[in-house]
Amino acid sequence: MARNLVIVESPAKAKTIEGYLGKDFVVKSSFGHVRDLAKKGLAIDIENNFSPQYEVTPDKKQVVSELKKLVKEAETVWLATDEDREGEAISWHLYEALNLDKKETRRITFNEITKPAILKAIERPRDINKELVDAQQARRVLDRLVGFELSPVLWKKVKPSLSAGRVQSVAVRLIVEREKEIQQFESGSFYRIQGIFKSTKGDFTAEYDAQPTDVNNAKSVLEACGKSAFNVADLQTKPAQRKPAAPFTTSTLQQEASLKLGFSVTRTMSVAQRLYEAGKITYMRTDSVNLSQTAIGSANKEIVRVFGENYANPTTYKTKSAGAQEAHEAIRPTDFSVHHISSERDEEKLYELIWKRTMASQMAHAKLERTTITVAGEHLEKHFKAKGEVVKFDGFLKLYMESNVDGNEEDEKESASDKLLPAVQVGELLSYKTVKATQRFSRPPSRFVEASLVKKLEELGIGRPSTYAPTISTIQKRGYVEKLEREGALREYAVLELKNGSISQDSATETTGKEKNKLSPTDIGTIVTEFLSEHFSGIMDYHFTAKVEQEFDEIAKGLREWTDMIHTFYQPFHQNVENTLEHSERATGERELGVHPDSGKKIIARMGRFGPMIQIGDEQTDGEKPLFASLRKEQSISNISLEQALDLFKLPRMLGEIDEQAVKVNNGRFGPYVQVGKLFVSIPKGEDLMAITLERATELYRAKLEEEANKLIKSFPEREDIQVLNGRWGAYIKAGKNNYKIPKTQEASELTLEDCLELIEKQSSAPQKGKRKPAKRA
DNA sequence: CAGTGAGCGAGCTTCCGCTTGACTT
Repeated sequence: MARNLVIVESPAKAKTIEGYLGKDFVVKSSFGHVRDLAKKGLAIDIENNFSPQYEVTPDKKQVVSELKKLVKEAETVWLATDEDREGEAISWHLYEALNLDKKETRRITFNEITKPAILKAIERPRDINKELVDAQQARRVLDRLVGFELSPVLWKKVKPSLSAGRVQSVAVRLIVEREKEIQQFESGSFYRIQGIFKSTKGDFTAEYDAQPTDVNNAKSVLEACGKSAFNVADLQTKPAQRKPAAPFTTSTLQQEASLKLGFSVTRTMSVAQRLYEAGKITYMRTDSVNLSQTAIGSANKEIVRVFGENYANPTTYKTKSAGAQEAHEAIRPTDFSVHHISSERDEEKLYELIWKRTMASQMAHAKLERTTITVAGEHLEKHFKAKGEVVKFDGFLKLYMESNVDGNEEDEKESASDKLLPAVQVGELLSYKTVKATQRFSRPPSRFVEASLVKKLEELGIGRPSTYAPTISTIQKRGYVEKLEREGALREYAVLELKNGSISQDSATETTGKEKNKLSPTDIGTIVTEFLSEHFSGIMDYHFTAKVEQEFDEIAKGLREWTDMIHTFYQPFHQNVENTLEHSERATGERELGVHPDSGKKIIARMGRFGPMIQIGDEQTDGEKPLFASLRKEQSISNISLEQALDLFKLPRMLGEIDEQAVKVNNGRFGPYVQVGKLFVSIPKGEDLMAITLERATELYRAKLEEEANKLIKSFPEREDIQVLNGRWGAYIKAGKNNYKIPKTQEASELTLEDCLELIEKQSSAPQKGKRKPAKRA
């Protein structure tokens, strides 16, 4: 029988630690928090000094009862939860829930899972730090008060089932404000002038030191170039260094996995979880860039072994982000000699990323040589400059290059300057091959992707490693934010070229604004943000979390009572909730678009009971029933034009008949479509549905019919509802509205009606087993 | 692949942060 019971938070950790301790120790896990504020109601007794009502979380009942049993058998209980505010609270809740005896309980902490660290911790036990626990209670109670008082305000003033909170509401605000900046952005254009120059040692490209905004000015520069002789006015070569990035934290791992592997933050976390459980990496929810001495040692041994002595540079990193609690190490491989693992593709790729990043962090700086050639032309006001970069010693670059999550791909392309320049001499005469002036455009700020939103939240100290991914899911689930794909638009730009003494002018086109997986606010997200910002500016302040964190720190230091802090916050906050409930208008996001050209009635866009809509007229003012129309896919209250709004009332457009079937043009849930009888044909992107003629509709209809005919492999005259069709992933059976798979062993074209019925029978009776996919959104 | 846009009222929704499996769709 074990005399010592050690309780940690994570089961994988428990297994590792049990290996380090003798047979006198049994190590179990609490699976995180075991108690929380009661799920129903506020569970905070406001009248009674904010006394919290805790209960064992339903899914932890079993964990608690098992731990209770083990406690009875043990002489000493070691509470070894994480060394941070939440970890301290978990220990205290365990102490309470398990009815522990103070004399037989020890609190220990360690922030790396190594044998020496744990043995050392066992030698230095302490008591539960009640002040730190109180800081957590303040955090928990504040979040409940904010969430459970604000959300009901939204139910009354905006829409049922909405939610608000210290973290999520600010996350949505970031996206809403960014969208506003983009809408208000006015793009300007300028000319980038680049010359290709000939030297005795070879050609190189150099850029003119000014970017004229006017095409005539750009032209005069080219004209001056045409009349000029050129020479190398200056040549500078400077040594430079590049440093590796720090080891991964949760947030930087999410960013790099998003950029380099295209993973969503949820996918990154679940892959990392599997690597952690398999013992391949350390804990994946951390805000620390710190590596244990053992890890630094073995990383450097591996670097020396593989790359040689001069590539090693043991480095300790300091955490920069605000509010970091550093209960764990950085995310790193557990064994540096394992360069690759054999597993699922995702796991292999993420492991390799983690291995490279950690190794690189312990490698030598890269040594570079930056060269600038300055080219002077006799009739020019400014110089041309060519910048080149040569890697003299690659160092960590051998393994890893960090990406930039905020960056706009186009920017990166344009700023690339790792080219090699020819070895020219100062004073050397040059001639131009061509000089080009290309029209460029200033760009609006880019929309957030999941990973860049996480980065921003972390910078503001909002949210924790364990909540970044869930927060992003929540704001999408609530319908505040959606991931959109934008097609982009064609844009024309001017190109002037000087060649052989003459200047030509041409125009070219490029696609701009093409986007994928970018987060955009929905109408409801915008309305809720505006409502909350108007009435609860304190909580919507980007620095609100940082401010209350300071107060939590004071509580943790014993300088302040937690109930006192909550009281000070709650008084005005609650008053504000009451006032808002009583005095504020319903928020509908109403926006006046103008007046109807014929009737002179007011036209507004607003949120209705069933979603965003357009209303013409108002019963109150003009005594007649108003007209209504719902907004369609990809339209929103904030940016719909009067013209588009009026078009909605012209829908559906009846175009006439094809083969005696009515032809309708409309904009539906999946976008604009033509409907002929029962058949829907979507209108290709870029075509204006208001401009579709009967002829065009007929064309689209015929094409669709042909496509449908090509899909058909087989049909049965006796059962018209059953067809064998060719789909994107191969043949399948369509029966009524349902589709059924055809096993690979069967040839689709040879199926009889009986075969089909049998397959249908089999697949509809037996529940689908085998592949268990992670649950998708309902 | 729409149009709906009234009102009554029961009973429900909701927060953040710590951890993993379990539903049989």
